[in-house]
Amino acid sequence: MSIVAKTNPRPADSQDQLNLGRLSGSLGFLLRMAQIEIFESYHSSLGEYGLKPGEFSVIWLISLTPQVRQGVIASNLRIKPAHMTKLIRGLEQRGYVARIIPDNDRRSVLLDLTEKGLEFVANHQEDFFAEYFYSEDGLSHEEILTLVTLLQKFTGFSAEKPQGAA
Amino acid sequence: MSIVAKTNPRPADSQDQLNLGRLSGSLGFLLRMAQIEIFESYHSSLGEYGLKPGEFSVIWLISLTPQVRQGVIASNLRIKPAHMTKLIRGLEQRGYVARIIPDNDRRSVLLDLTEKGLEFVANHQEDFFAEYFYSEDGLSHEEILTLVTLLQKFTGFSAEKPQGAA
DNA sequence: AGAAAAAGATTTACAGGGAAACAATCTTCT
DNA sequence: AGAAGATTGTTTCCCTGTAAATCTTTTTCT
Repeated sequence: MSIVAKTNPRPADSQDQLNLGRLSGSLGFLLRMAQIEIFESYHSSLGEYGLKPGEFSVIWLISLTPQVRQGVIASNLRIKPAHMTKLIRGLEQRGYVARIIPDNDRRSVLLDLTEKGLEFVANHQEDFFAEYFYSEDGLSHEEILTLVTLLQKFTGFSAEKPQGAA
Repeated sequence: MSIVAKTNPRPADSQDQLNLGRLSGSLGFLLRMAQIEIFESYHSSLGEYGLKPGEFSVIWLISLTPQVRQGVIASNLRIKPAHMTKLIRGLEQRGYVARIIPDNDRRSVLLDLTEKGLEFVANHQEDFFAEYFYSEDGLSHEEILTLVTLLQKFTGFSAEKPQGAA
């Protein structure tokens, strides 16, 4: 608090930045802040495409594994089944994915990309992944790689092709 | 689940783990997965206290800076004003915080902890921060420190006491 | 085969959080 | 002093995501 006007008890520059104490070293808190940051930068540059990060992740996985079961995608992306139903329905209504009920097991739903879905992935994957990689927040490319590696280890997502169950 | 019946076309151990391709190197995706991870471990051990992470962060800040204005906390924690109103009301109704309308500026709302709030912070801060710090997910303590440091840099929250505006 | 249990997805009912409009108060300018 | 504009919170409405219950289909057990 440098200069304080006599009528204004709170100059808006002095108290605006609080001391967070130990909170600023809290992993959970920092993860949340980082996600907000990414989310904002995502929206400012990719919102126009009309697909949210979770939705893009889903069609991305379908492009890698066509005819994949909806529940398998849900568990891999940690999307709850109820939410998955709505998300897929939205993608279907907008014409990105097709739902297939196999004779094999008529409880399940297999997913495929439509032409529009395939096109979208082909045209925009670079944008989506580029958006995820870069930030203007002062991290060097090397630091970002370290960050990604640590997060992979923390979350159990290795970059390697996953092995079957033990 | 090691034995697979011959009639089952999808052993649930084979296709359950998908190849995520480039997605597993995406910062935004990994941040989301990490947050889900933390969130779950938080709930399993601290849910009983009845305060969610955001709520604890708020009363933590009030304990560090009594009589702080509600909007200042909101901007520091990146909580949207609308949500802040609800959050504070909840804390007030449960008896953790007291709202004060200063004669000074009757638009604003200053926040203080009640006795119950002070007690809660005193009794449970170790649990909350411990929960945030440690993980059973295979990261060494040193790796967690690196992760925290990188996230601080990424989000702009340094551990240092913040300086006033430039 | 037929009953019981399990698996997969959906529906419903609700909490969390956000954008935009609104209300109240304060500041500034004439 | 009084009007115009800025600031601070709140309210309203909506959208995302979750939990719990339900429905359908498949598997298992006798």
